[in-house]
Amino acid sequence: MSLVRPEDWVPQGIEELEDRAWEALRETDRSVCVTAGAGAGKTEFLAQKASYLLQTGLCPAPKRILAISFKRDAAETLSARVRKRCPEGQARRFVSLTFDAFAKGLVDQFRMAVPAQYRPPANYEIAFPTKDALDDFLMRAGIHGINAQQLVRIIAYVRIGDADQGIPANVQTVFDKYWNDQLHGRPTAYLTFPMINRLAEYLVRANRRIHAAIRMTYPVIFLDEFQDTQRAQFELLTAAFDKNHNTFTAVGDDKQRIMGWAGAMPNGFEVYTQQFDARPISLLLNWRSHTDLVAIQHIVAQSIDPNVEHAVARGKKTVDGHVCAIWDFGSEEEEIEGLAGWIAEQVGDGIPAHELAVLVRNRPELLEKELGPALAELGVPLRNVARNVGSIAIQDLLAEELAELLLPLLRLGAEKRNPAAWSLAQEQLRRLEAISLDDDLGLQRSAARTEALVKSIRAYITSHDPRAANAVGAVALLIEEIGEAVIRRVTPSYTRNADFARVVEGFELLLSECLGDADSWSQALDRFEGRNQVPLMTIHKSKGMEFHTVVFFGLDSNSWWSLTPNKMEEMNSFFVALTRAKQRAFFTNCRDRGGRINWLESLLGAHVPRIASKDIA
DNA sequence: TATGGTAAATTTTTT
DNA sequence: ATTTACCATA
Repeated sequence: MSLVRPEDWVPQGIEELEDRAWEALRETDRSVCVTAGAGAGKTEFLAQKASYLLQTGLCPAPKRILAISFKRDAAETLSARVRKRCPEGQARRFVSLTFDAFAKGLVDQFRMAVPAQYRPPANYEIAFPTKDALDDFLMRAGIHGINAQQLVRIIAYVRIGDADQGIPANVQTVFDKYWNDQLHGRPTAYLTFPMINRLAEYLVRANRRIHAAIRMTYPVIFLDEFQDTQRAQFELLTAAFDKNHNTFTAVGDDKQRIMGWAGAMPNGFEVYTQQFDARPISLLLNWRSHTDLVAIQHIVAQSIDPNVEHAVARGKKTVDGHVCAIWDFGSEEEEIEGLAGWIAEQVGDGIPAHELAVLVRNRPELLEKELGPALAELGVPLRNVARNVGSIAIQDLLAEELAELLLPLLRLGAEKRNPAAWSLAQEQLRRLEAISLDDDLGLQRSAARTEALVKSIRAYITSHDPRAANAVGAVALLIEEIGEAVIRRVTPSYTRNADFARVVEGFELLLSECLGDADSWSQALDRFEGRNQVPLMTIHKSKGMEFHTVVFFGLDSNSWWSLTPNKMEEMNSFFVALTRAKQRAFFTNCRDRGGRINWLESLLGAHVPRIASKDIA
């Protein structure tokens, strides 16, 4: 494979890279800590830097780039982006994993190097203990004086086999008792991800051979969303890598740090820059929002960080009238009716319902119960993306490998011509059979396979009306023809029967629901994917997403009791909600529900008018 | 069984 | 800030 000289390299598949991004991309001798505000194109920047390092040979074979994300979909998106930008042989050296997958990989590979007391058997399983399970353990072990929450902290923070950490004897005892219980208390050994993290940290810290191997394999490490890193995760990184052998490219935004309550470090940015002697670089462009919206976002950004630079808007404004406002309602009924009416009107004006998001701070199911029927009456479906179908949430189901495999095939079965679905289906089948792009024979075989599959499912769909009862049949047909064993072999998380069954059940349930009120299979698949439905979700879930218009429901002191000037994290939440919008962001306030948040309104000042409910249309 | 008082949870991911 | 869960008491 021929290499490009660094000075000749140009960005792949995009028009422009801002100057600051070029700086951060070309910095390869030293770590960088890139502040990428909302809409800055974080993922694209990382994909471009990966392409640069791989295509120029600055990261030469067989060395690899390790990219670490928090969520599976983020890791997958990044990996897909690099696959699109680089030849296959180079893209293979871009390893994009979640923190947990990275740690588990180390443990599975080097399990035998763990001291016997903490060594899991090869057939261990993953546990997600509930509070009840932890309480139960404390009771059985006769441990008093600490609660489940404290136990969780101990499991996450005590380092295995590190006398220097200075753990009090009683804490060490609790730690060891818990490990013993998890490993030997039942016929199967169970590990939690915090335990796997501790094992991985031990392996890279205490074993010179493993440490050297990992350090050499990955000279370059990318870290997505550094502001969400937890202490234990950071400890794993510092144990595995150091600034003499490895360069980090950490990307994130402290202003969007909303996971502190779940254990994210309060000062990730500082810790990174210091530990890895990283050069701080802030990206300036905002590709998502237009100038007027960015100006308002800047006011909030400044209140979070007084030194923040003003972002430069690259989004084009396509709407007239207010781009940001607080809507005043009297009663809660009025609020629901007013919001539903406004949304229906927007949909009538041609804005797709899935581009109009409703965000809440918490408990989306409460609003779903009220707003759902009101919208349904006006012919607009509302989708609470956190709603469970069976025992999986809709949004998680859509990100599952099974959904990515079955949906394009169902599309091809239901629609005459769909080149996009065809290439997705092909890609999925290539993945299943581990066929590489330069294996011509394999490619031919897999194309024939796809053809045959599409024929079967098309026959099923033409002979079965779009009715709820036919969902199970269609799913069963596809799984049967592709081969359940094959599907489960390539997706590690489908190894356990219960885990696979849960995804299949969720898929069948959602599909039958969508078929239930659809005129055609094609329309049902649109419903399945959320097309033309108003998405409803918490701010936390909306992180990383963008919509034409965002309506935040409940900007009042009742719904948002903790939004006070001193609670930075809540201000960050507000900022995240505000920055999801490409065109417009509105906030509802309701007199009967709770008081106004006066300090926030005076901060936003004249830029964000209050509008009485009767004037909203 | 009803009531009253107090503490805890609320926002989430992970093979 | 409000809801829910849990415990003690009548």
